[in-house]
Formats: sequence, C-alpha cells, structure tokens
Amino acid sequence: MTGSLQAELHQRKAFTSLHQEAHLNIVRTEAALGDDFEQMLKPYGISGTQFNVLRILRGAEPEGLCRNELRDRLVTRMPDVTRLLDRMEDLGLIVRTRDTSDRRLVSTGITKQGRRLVDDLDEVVQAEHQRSLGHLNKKQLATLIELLTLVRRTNL
Amino acid sequence: MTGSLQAELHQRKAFTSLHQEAHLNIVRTEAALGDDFEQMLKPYGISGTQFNVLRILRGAEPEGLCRNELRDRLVTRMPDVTRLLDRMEDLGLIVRTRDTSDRRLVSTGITKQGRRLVDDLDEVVQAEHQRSLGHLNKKQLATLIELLTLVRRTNL
DNA sequence: TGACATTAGGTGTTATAACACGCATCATTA
DNA sequence: TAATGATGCGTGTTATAACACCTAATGTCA
Repeated sequence: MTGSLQAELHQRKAFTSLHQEAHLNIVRTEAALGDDFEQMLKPYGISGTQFNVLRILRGAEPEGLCRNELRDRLVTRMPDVTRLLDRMEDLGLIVRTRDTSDRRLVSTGITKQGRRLVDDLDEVVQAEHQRSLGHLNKKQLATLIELLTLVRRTNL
Repeated sequence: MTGSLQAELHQRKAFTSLHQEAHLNIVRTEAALGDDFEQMLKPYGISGTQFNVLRILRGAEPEGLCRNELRDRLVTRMPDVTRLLDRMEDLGLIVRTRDTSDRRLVSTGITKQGRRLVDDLDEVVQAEHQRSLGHLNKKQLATLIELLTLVRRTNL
C-alpha cells in the first residue's frame, strides 16, 4: 500500500516518515496536474496563472480589481503581478485604468476578448478536470478536499 | 464544510464543480507547503529542487546517476537539468565525471560537502514536516496519501 | 500646513525555467 | 565497415520569476 510514489521515482529506500511521504505526494500530484493543465492551455496562448487571472476578473465583473486584491486572490504566490498584467494587457485580455478618486489605485478589468477566451475555456477546463479527477467518486473528492483544507489549517 | 478555500481566495461564487475544488485545493496546498519549504532552505543557499537532487544522489551512493536517470527521479518536471547541475557543481555540492565505457554518459555524484549539507538538513526538514503536517494523525495522512496516489493513477 | 509614515504600484537587475537545436557517442544492420 | 538512426548531453536564446529598490499618492498628527 505504501510505496507507489516510491516506485514512480525509482526509489530504493522507503520514505523516512509518513509526513515526508504525504508532502511528496502533494508536490508530485500537483506537478502532474499542473503540467497537464499548462499543456491544455498552450494552444490558447496563455499560462495557468494568466487563466487564473482571467477567471478572477470575470468573477469580479462588472467592477475590476486593484493589483494587490488580485494578487491576494491568486491561488499561488506571485510576486511580480505588474509584469504579468503587462503581458496580458499586450495580449488584449485585460485593461488597466487609473482610479480617479484614489490615484494610487489601478483598476484591472477583463476585456471582451479576455472574457470570450475564459468562456470558451470553461468546457475545455471542465473536460480536463473530468479526465484528471473523474475517476474519483464524490465521497473521495470530498475527503480529499477536507484533508487538504486541514493541512492548510495550521499552515496559514 | 465546502468553501474554506473559497474564503482564502476572497471568492464570492462557489466552485463550479467538486473536481475544480479538488484541483484548486491540491494546487493551493502545494503552493503553501512549497513556499514554506523554500523559505526553510533559503539560509542554506539551495532551492527545493537542489535539495531534492542532493537527497536523490545521497540515496544512490556510492554510485552516481546519469543525468536522465536523475531527471526521472525528480519529483517535479525539470527540463533543464544540465544547468541545474552546473550551478550545484559551482557550489561544490556535486561532481560530474564522464563515463569511460560509454562516453555519452555523465555520472553525477554527491560531494562530501553536499553530503554534509543534506545530512545537516535532515532534522531541519523533519521539523518542517512536523510543523506543516504534524496536526494530522496517522490515519489522516494515510488516507491523504492513498487518495493522492489514486489521483495520479489515471494521470500517469 | 508640513513632516512623516503608509500604501499602491512600477522598474532594474539577476537568476532560473522553458524550448529548440546541435554535437558527440554508441548501437544496428546492410 | 560504412551508413543510418538512436541516445545522452550540452548550448543559445527567450520568457518568466524573484528580489530589492524607487516613485507617486494618500493618510496622519504635531
């Protein structure tokens, strides 16, 4: 029962602890899922992070979000949001407008083109989720979510 | 019960599917764990991937490993192993020697200095694992590992 | 109001990841 | 053994991440 990951990584020795095995399982699984996800997005010319930004901005419509609020909503840490948005602006996926009441703020919104892209991607993404996680039943998914949430509980 | 991640990401809307929620939970948890892990390694001057390399090479002693075998054992995909090893060689953590029987192969081994570093890190890493996952009991860890292994099963 | 801290955001620079390609070595087979 | 293909590894180049620093705008309080 223990040792599947061990085999995947061609390891001879057992893990030194259950904690280590759990940690590596999380990292390994994310890597597998993440790589496939990026691969899926490649034909559409955006990265996983960029897709994430689009989804967040769509959810925030019709208002936009300022840079830091957007950064805080990203699933992964992203220290250089400015240039991430620069690229997306160049691609025509987002627009930035300087706030008039507080001129420090830059409101970022999704463009029609960006909106069309995420909308189109919805079904592709759902299909990918189905492919990568469809073999788990509802109870298994719920338990997995529950345990991962528990992990983050003392990690926040 | 559902919606912890939703709150973490300041989301207003619910997830569109259990699959999506599971996927994002995996990504988010890995990011949290990974960031802390990198932070822990920072004082020692190496990255998570570099630590991983050292651990693999220590496990392969006294022989070394050729580049591709090493790459296949890495937990995450790493397309540019050559320059990763270049940097580690510059740091004095590994040595590379051209195989004499098959001159295409470059055997990579860990140096005494590298070995000392991973050995020193063992307890630091265990402490970090304890901190990040110590609040889960054995059964929970086992279930988590089991479910993540199941996820990868149709993802390989 | 002026000095100071705080907040939001951008910039400069270096390090690393990603991708495509090239070269050398070895295996295979006519 | 010469030709062809496969394998292992390195290199060139571009894109992105990471880190520290800088500027402008706002808030605060003597």
